[in-house]
Amino acid sequence: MFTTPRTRGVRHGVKGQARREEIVRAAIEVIAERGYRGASLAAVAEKVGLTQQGLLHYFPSKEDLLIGVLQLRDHWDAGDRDYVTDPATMAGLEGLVEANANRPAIIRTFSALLGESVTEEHPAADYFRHRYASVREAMIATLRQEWGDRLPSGLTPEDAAPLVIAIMDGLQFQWLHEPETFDMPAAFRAFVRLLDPKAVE
Amino acid sequence: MFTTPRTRGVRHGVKGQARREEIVRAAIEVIAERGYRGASLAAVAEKVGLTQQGLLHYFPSKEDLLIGVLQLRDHWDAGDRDYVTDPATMAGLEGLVEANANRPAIIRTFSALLGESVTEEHPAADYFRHRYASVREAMIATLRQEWGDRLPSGLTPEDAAPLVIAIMDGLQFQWLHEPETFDMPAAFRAFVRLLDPKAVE
DNA sequence: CCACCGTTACCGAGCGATCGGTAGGTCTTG
DNA sequence: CAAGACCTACCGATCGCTCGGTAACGGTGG
Repeated sequence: MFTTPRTRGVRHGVKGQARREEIVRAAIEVIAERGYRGASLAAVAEKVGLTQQGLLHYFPSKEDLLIGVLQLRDHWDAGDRDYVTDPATMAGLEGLVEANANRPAIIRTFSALLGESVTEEHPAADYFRHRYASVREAMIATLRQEWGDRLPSGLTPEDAAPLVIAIMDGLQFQWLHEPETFDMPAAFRAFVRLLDPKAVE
Repeated sequence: MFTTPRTRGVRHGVKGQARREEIVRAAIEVIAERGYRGASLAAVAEKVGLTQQGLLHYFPSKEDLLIGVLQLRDHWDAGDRDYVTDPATMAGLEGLVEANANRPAIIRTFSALLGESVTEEHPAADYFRHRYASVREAMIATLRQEWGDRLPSGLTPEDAAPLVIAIMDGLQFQWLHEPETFDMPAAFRAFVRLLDPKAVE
């Protein structure tokens, strides 16, 4: 799954690959708790029963570990979305938001990373810039497929796509701050109703 | 302006107050560059021509400095919004977003803080939770004043308020990642058009 | 089958830098 | 002359990372 399965000159076999993914999952958890800057390699290592130096064997630097985290997310995005109905439709998007509401750790991780990434020279800044570009593209296609060149409100898919993304990002922050009382899926459905008032039944 | 103008037992006079605000402004800049965790007291101190220990004279701990930053924002929110038309209307909100598009440093600071604040035990977590609560209240009042108990789309002000806030937060992240090409005010206006399609002229 | 050997998978020790914070001083100012 | 406004000196902790190992694993030739 990792495009370049080599670190520090050492190539990792299948077993090493599994270990790497285990480490990345631990890193995701630690970043959810402390953010990227606050996440120490030692804390990640401890979660998988390694010393910090042992971890460095798999990811030669902290930034490389972050890249691993980002790549794993890309991998998820690209492949297995069995847990959610096809997101390339509006109903699919609602399902995605609903699924997200059950994965607070991952959402927390990437919300924290998104926040950090606006600071200068953050190693994830490029990732999010490119991600926004590609996600907007995909969203435009989804909207066009759903409604054609004009949404019921009169907006073009190009106009609406950034709004859908902004809503999803923004709702996550409100939800993360009040996970028990804030109904993120319901709020998102309300937004979809905004996009197409006639769809109310 | 600061509710408790005493630190470490020392009370600060008017001159000290001015120095404190100067320090807070410097802190806002540094946080915009490195985030809260990445912001070092030494970096903030240097910006105002102090040593790190000299800064500690005004703010006895890093967290106290953060509180100062948060209080200054509250102070701004409460008072002088001469730079923007009354935000308690939809047109006012559009003006606010436009104004924000001209203050990248502050927006960057608070977007970074918002992101960090979703991590565990972050000192700004409570601030954002309470802020969301009060901002939502204010937004509900604004929406109700503008449209009454039902928006043109059929949504209640209670349903729509979190969406407006999410849009504002979410658009900021997209804008911060592409300040030159992403037209945040235009995107927000598109959203307002979503809220009231008839208002298109 | 087994001896050999390179690769993989780690760990102990430690380094230099930086961090937030303390203790205690000196100069200045009202 | 007290209090405010600093600074020097320092501390313990933590950070990412390097160096230099050792031990297990796995393919390969005899």
